[in-house]
Amino acid sequence: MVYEVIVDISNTQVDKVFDYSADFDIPVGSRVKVPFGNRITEGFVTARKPSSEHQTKNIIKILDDKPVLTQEMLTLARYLNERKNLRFIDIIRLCLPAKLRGGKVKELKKAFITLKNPKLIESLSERAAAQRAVCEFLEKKGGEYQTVLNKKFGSPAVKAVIDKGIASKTWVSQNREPYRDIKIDDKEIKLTLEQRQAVDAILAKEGEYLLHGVTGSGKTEIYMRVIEEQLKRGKTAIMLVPEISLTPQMLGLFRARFGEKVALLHSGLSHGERYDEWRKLRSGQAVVALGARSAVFAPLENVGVIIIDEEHDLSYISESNPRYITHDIARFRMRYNKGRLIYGSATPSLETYKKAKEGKYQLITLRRRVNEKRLPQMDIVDMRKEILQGNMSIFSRALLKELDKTIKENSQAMLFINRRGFASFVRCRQCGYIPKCADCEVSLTLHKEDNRLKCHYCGKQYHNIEECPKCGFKHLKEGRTGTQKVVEEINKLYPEVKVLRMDNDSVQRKDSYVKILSAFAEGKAQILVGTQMIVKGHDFPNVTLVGILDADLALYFPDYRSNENTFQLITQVAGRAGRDDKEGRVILQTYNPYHYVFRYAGNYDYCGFFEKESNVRETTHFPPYSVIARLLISSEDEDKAMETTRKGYELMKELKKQNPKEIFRAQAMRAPLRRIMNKHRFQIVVWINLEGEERILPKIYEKAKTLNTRGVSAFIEINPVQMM
DNA sequence: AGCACGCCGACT
DNA sequence: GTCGGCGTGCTC
Repeated sequence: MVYEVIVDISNTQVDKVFDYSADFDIPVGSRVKVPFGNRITEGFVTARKPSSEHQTKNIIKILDDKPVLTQEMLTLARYLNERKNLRFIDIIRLCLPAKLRGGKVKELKKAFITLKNPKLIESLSERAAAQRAVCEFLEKKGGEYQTVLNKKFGSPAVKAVIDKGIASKTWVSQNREPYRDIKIDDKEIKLTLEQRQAVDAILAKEGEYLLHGVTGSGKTEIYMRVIEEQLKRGKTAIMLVPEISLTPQMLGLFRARFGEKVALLHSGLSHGERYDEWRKLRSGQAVVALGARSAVFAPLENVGVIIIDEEHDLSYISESNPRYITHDIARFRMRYNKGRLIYGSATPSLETYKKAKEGKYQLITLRRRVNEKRLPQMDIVDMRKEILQGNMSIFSRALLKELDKTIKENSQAMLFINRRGFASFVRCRQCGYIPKCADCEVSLTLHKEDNRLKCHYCGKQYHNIEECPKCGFKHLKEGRTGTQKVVEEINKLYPEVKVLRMDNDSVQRKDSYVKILSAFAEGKAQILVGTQMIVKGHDFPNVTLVGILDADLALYFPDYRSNENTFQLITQVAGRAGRDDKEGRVILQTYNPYHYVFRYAGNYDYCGFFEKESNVRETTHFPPYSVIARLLISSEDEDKAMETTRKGYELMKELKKQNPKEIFRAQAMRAPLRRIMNKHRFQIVVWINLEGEERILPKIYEKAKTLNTRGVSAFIEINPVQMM
C-alpha cells in the first residue's frame, strides 16, 4: 500500500505530499518516521492509495498507537492550505502539542521516594544532618516526591540517601493539573427570560449566532447552558476567550460546572501540561476545551458548539506564522460537524455585526443586564480646556475630584492608559530631533528605571542623551505619559494610597499578571494603573471609578480599525466601574471631545456607532466593504527589496488590468516602519472589492510566491491589523 | 529545512 | 593544481 505523507519540515518547497510504501497497515492521521533525502524525518500520513507514479521509499515505523490527527484536522489543513495560503504542516503543528513532535513523547512521571532500609539510618555520620532530616521526614510521611524533598532538604542530601540505599525511587505516572487549586464557585443560576430565549434559539438548530449583549447581560451562563445541552446530546464543545481574559474566575466557573470534563489550552501552559491537556481531549476523557485562540484546534471529535467570546478581540487574529483568523477555523469546524458557532460580544466587530444584519448569522440581542443595573455614567472631559485654564497636570479636575471621593469612600479606582514605559520618546525642544534606532528607524522609548533608550521593535538599547546631538540644546522634553508617570503623579498627590501598576513591563513573568489582579481584587491597593490588559473581563466589585487618561491615543494607531478599537476599548473599560451594588463613574479625558467615537461610546450606543462607522468604511472603501491585501517585502539589501517591490508592483498592476472591476486600487510604497531588524521594508497594497475576494486572492498568493528569492522575503497579509 | 552539486577565487 | 565560498535545485 502507498501512503501520502507530509513531512514535518516547515518550508513551502516541501509542503506537499510525498508517496511512501509500507507492507503493514497504517491508519490515516498517524505520525510516522520516514527517510527523506539523505536523512530521517517525521511526517504525517494524510491518505492512502494503491500505487504511486513515483519511485517510493518505505515508511520506517509508526510513532503512536493511535493516529494523532483526525480526518477533520487533515481536511481542515487542506482547506487552509488551498484557500488561505497557509502551509499544511503549520496547521498540523497547531493541532499537536510540541511534545508530539521530534519524537520526544514523554509520559509525565515523577520520582517518588520511599524508605527502603530504615535500619541504615543509624549508619549515617553524625554530621549528615540534612540526610537524617530527609529520612525522618520520610519515616513520618511514608513517602514524598523527589522534587518536594529537593526543595526542602537540598538535592545532594536526597541523592545521598538514595545512593546509600536507604531510600528508593519509583517513577509514578501522573497527570499534571494546571490551576488545580482554583476555588470552585457555582451558584445555582436562574436564567432570565432573555437568556432562556437565547439558549433555546441556539439549541434549536445548527448555524452561526451573534450574541450581542452589554457587559453583565449574562452571556457566560448562556454559553454554559448550550454546552451542557450539547454534551447531553453526546457532542463536545470548545470555548474560546481572548488570551489574557482566561482568568481563574472563568476557569473556576467551568470546572465547577463541568468538572474533569474540561481541559485547558493556552500559551501559559508548560509543554508537559499542554501535552496532558491535549491527550485528555484526544482520548475523550475531556470533552470541553477551554482556551485562547489556539484552542480552536482542540483535538476533539464531534464538536457540537464552538464559542468565541469577546469576538471582536484582536487576539483572535494570529499575527505570526501561520497567520490565521480564529473565526475561519471555527466556521470550518462547525460546518464540518454540523454544530453551532456562537460569537459573543458587547461590541461586535464591524464585520461580524454586518454579517449578522445581512442575515448570515442569526442575531440575538440581550438588552438587559442580569442585575438590572444601569451602566455607569460617563463624563467626557475636554483636556484642551484644562490646559487653557492652567491645569497642566495629566489629571483633569473632574478626575481628581472623583479620585478624592473614591479614596474617601474607601472604594477602588482603575486608571487606564494606552502606552507602556515612562515616556514614549525624547525630543529636543529646540530643533525637534528625536533619537531613533539605528537598525529600525523607529523612535526610541525612554525607560526610566535604567535611564536607557530602548527600541521596542528589536530590543536594542542606547544611553539616554543629555543634550541634543544635532544642535547641542540642553533642554530635552520627554514625550507622552506612560503608566509609570501616572503612578508617580498619584504617589505625589496621595502618598498614603497604595497603587498597583500593570503593563507589559510589570507582567514579564508568567503568573505576575494573575498576582497583580488578585492583589487588587483583594483590596491590597486602592488604585490600579494599567494598559489594555486591565480591561478584559475581570470582576472587581469594589471599583467605582474608571479614569481613561488618554482616550485619543488609540485613535491614532495606523489601522483602519482604530475608531472601532477605541469604541470597544472605552466600552470595555467603562464596564469595569460599579459592577456590584455600587454606582459607578467613568471619566474620559480627551483632546477631541466631539469625535463621534466618544459621543457614541459615552452613551453606550453600539448601534449608532455601527451605522456611523459602517458609513465611513463604505465611503472610504475599507473592510468590511472591501478586502485589503498587503504584500510586505523586506530585505537587508535595500536595492534588492526595491527591485522586488518594483517587480511585484508590475505583477499587481497587470492583475488589476485583467480584473479592473475586482481590483480597484494598487499602490507600492515604503512600509510605515521603513526598517526593522536591519531589514528594509516595502509594501504593495491591493484593494479588492468583496465580489472579487474569492477569485483574486489565490492569484495574488500565487504571484507573491514568485517574489520570494534569496535574501528577500515577501508575504501577504489580508486586512492587516496594523500597517507598520 | 538540510544537503549535494557545481562553478569561480586565493592558497599550500 | 586544490580548498572552500555560497547560488541552485531536490527531497517520494
